Amino acid sequence: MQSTERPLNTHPDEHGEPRQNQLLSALPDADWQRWLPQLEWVPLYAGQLLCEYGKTPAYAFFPTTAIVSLTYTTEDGASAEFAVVGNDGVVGISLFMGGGATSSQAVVQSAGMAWSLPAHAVNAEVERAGAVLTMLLRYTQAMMAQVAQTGACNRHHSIDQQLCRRLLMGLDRLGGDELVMTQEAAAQLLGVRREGVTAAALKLQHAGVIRYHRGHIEVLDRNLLEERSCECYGAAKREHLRLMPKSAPMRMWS
Amino acid sequence: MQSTERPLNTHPDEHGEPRQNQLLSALPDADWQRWLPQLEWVPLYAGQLLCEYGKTPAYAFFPTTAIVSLTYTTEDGASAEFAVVGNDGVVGISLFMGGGATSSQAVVQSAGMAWSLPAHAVNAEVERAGAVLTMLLRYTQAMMAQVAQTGACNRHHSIDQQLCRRLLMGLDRLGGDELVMTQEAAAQLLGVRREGVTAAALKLQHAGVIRYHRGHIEVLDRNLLEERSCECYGAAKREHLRLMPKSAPMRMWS
DNA sequence: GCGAGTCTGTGCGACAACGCACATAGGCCC
DNA sequence: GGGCCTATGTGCGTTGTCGCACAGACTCGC
Repeated sequence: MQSTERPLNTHPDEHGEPRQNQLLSALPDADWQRWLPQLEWVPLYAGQLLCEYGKTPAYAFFPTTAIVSLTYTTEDGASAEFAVVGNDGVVGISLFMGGGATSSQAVVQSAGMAWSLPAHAVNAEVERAGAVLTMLLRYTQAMMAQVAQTGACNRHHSIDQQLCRRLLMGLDRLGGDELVMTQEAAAQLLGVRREGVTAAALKLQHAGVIRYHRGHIEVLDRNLLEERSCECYGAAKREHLRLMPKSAPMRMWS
Repeated sequence: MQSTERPLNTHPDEHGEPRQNQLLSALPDADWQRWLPQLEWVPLYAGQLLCEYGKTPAYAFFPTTAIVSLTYTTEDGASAEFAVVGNDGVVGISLFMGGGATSSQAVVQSAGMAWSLPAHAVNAEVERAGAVLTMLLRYTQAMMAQVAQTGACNRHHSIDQQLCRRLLMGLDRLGGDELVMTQEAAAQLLGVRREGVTAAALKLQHAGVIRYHRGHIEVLDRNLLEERSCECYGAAKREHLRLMPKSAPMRMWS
């Protein structure tokens, strides 16, 4: 697990994690100073439930190296992931939307680190109505686009295509060329059978695109992966970039 | 068409439409007074495009008797509806989320009337950060829940179930027991073949649940329809009620 | 190094939905 | 009333995914 390699440091200013969260790094200085005392640097473990169905989460999480899946589970236990949150976003938008609880779950999909912020601090930003709220709203719109698109993807694209899409989404949020995800886990996220993922993964492997081995996926040729993916990957990425431009001011790390 | 039966009156205070938009009716008086001069009472025609892919809409629409579909279209022309907006909501949430354009379309699915509000008026509410913003945020959360759920529904539920769900969602937003929707249109919304809808509709007809006739659907037994629908209908409705309680103050109509 | 648990690969019948072609039938207009 | 368009019903072969059963293969702990 990646997370256990790092010291558990809860003082945000005592270390210099290089790959930070994009939302946090885009914060204006004044807002950052206000948040600093309340931010905590926490490890997220694979499988950890950050937000349970029907409950109001106590914290928002800004992942840096962790990846979190937002999933919906039907009454008969079937599930589907409708959004992925990594260092590009935040888990807990329901906090500033006012409804508190959500009808979905947030599960840590890939272990790593994140910044946590107490719910009341998030709430306060709505009344402040400043740059932070603007940023959160924009992020929400990007997420809405992603969710809508994932829905259409579920309808129209094959398991093969969707697996490629999901692998790429994971890659983007991790950096590097290796993902930690069993076929069983991928099946849960896509809402399909494990055997279906096995078949799709084998095709990719035979084509020299990936190498799968007991929960570890090594991406050998990212370009091929993009070719075999459905349009949804590119479209979601473009929309995210449009709404959350990287030109935001980079934060200085003490 | 329902819309053509009504006079085209653009002065909101000169008529007394009984079935109003729930969001507008929940507006505090002060906000209502501020909006009043900018609101327009407009007819929406079936098929009308309220929000085109990639463009920033000029108005937000608060439907009263109209129903609007938010749909996503894939590169190869396949489409899927991911949310339905009637007198329970507003079309154009991207306006206050800051991104302007959306990656989806808003199409009038069932003709009727709506209030329109210029984009800049919506924008102004974000900076005001008052009750209106709170309301819009809550509505956004309800919509997010609906979109996520529709995605999972696409994955796991049969055409039969989804048709029932969609009919019920239409009924709720129209009142009465008749829907105007061809099987072709329903197929587009669900993202399936027209023949698939025909088959599903026939089952319902033989069971005495509905009567289908050239674009007109009469619901004979709503309870049966709910029984045959997937859980998604009820879940979305519950979530909407939780987030947008009806206990809001009713507006007085001059 | 042996057993238990986990992860991946495989085979096969079932079924839902698809793509296509075409038949019927209601409504509208000249 | 005849022609045209739109909406609905039907048949049939194909494909993608499912459900289940089970076999190998790797890993970890004792």
